[in-house]
Amino acid sequence: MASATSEAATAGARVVTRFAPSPTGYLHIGGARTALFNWLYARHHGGTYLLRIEDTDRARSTQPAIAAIFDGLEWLGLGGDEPATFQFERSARHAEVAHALLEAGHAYRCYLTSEELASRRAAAQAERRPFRIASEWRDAAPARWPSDTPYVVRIKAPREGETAIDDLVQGRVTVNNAEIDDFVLLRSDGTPTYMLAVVVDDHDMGVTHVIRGDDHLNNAFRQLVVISGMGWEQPFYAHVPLINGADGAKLSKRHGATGVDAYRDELGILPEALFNYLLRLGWGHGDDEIISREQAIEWFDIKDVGKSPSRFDLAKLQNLNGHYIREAGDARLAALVAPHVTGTVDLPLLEEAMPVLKVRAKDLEELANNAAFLFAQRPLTIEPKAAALLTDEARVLLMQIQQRIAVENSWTTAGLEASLKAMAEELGLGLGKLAQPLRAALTGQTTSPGIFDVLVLLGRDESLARIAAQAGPEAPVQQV
RNA sequence: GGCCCCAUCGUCUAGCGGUUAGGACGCGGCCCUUUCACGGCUGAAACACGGGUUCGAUUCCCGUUGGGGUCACCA
Repeated sequence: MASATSEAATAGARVVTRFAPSPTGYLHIGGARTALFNWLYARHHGGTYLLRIEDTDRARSTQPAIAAIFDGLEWLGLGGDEPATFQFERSARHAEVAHALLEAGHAYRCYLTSEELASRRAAAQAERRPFRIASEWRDAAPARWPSDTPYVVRIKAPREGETAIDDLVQGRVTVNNAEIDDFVLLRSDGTPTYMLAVVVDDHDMGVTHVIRGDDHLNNAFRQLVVISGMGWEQPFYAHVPLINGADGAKLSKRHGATGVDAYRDELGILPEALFNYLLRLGWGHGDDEIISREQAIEWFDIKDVGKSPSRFDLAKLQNLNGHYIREAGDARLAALVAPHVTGTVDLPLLEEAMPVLKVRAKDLEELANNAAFLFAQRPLTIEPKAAALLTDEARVLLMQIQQRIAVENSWTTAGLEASLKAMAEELGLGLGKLAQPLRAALTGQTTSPGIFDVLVLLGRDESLARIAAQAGPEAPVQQV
């Protein structure tokens, strides 16, 4: 019997977890978290974390989806400890188990057609009565089984009593056996269904802890019928609540990105940020928010996973992302940001600018936009708000600045700052009066890194050229 | 609809019978400051409701309401 605590569950025993996605699309955000929890649990207990691709549905499984899933897992650092198992390749073994069940009398051939079943279901629906498969073939003697008619193999589920699961997350969950139907093990074409394959594979792979989405909780009771029919040991179950959209409804395309690849490619999210965010969604450790991989491994326990579904909050992910961007190395960030920048990118320059750029962005896209001024070609396009700053008065000031810094012999932030501050003082103006028009002329925008940093990054020649283009009362304004 | 699960600020959460109900995101204010950020300080913001149990319920039990999941020859 399963124990309610993971401590007891793993006392002295080896831990094997697995992440088993069906390759019908990209790696879903919920799937990523399931993978994360499996990975963490295995790591925490020094166990093994396996991957299995549930591709028994030949029509819906695709190669691109398989690639996308591996890609997403790899990106998050959640690749399996061993090469992945492909479920479809194991169909012979699944069928073998189904036949063993058949021989033991725990399963039966059912000759009911799907059409027949559909009409019975419809009838039950019409009478507003719960439908339960009651196949007349359940108790038919094998001798009566036709040999020339297609059939499916169904499990013979118990009809009396009840079954309880001591779920590591949900606690003890009890269900009436009458609720469990005689589900299909082998389709009429002889191929195994998911419900059979998952049990056989988990057993054969030695999986000790099944950590998966809450949507499988009901399936656990079905799967237990197969397990007991085979006399196998049952694994520990941990059904993790699902992640919903911001409105509480099931996460879907309507809520924006649902595949992790989109968070990487379109939203400019760093893997460590998504890792941290997903970890904290449905799980907590006191007041800790920023948690490293190593710390997560040490702290993670399945018993601390909450029981209620949580909502996905992009703002919080972006906040975390901003934190990790600030922590990331400049060379790495420059390489990641470069593809997002329009125009010809000077990678060394981008890296050089990174320290002052990365404190101002919450995603790679924003970072790229903020870096764009570095690579802009003259004449610069001036944003309306920046153009408004370039008044006649400001243009005169720009001319004075140009003359002053043209002879500046220390082209450093310190030298430039001393020089411009002195100038502002001489003119009896605040530094802002000089800095804002200068910023507009240099970047075409009203916001940017510190103005002295901009000057240094751009270099003397480029800076002077950009200033000259806007200096003087008669200089033409390059409107957008 | 049947069955299963869930319920603390808008969101993620801490709490595990006695707390000024804590933190984080977001939002407002202040500070820092050449802009924007970062950072610091600070404010508003929650125990869904109704019954019990108890000297005492956010915490335990029951119900209501609300939300989620699931009812395939999909996984």
